[in-house]
Amino acid sequence: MAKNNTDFFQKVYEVVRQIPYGKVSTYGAIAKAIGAAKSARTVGYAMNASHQHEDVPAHRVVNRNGVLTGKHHFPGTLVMQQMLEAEGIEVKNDQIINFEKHLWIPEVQRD
DNA sequence: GGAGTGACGCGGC
DNA sequence: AGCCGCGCCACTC
Repeated sequence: MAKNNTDFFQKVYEVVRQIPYGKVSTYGAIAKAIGAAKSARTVGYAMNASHQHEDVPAHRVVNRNGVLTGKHHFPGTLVMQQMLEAEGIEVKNDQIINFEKHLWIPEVQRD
């Protein structure tokens, strides 16, 4: 069945890695993409370990409200925001402007 | 091995 | 339309 928790993390990284430049995604969208719509919370948890991965743009992942909820976990408080702005995404008060316009929904990952 | 926690989401009030 | 509370899943103590 290959339903090991390790695979879950791997899937999360795969999806996040597919986020194109200048785009952002949500935990819920990623969770759904990997077939675990109810595990949005766990997706965020996986992002913690994503720090040991360099191909995982965790800064492009925000909550469904378009708020940089995970910015506190970055080495700098404004690092996440700066990275998004560098990609052409406007961020105001830890929230992405025109979030829907920058929102990118990943395709469902199937085994 | 039970209980708590967390980078979330949604329904109810 | 904003605030509160519950659910869900993986992980740690």
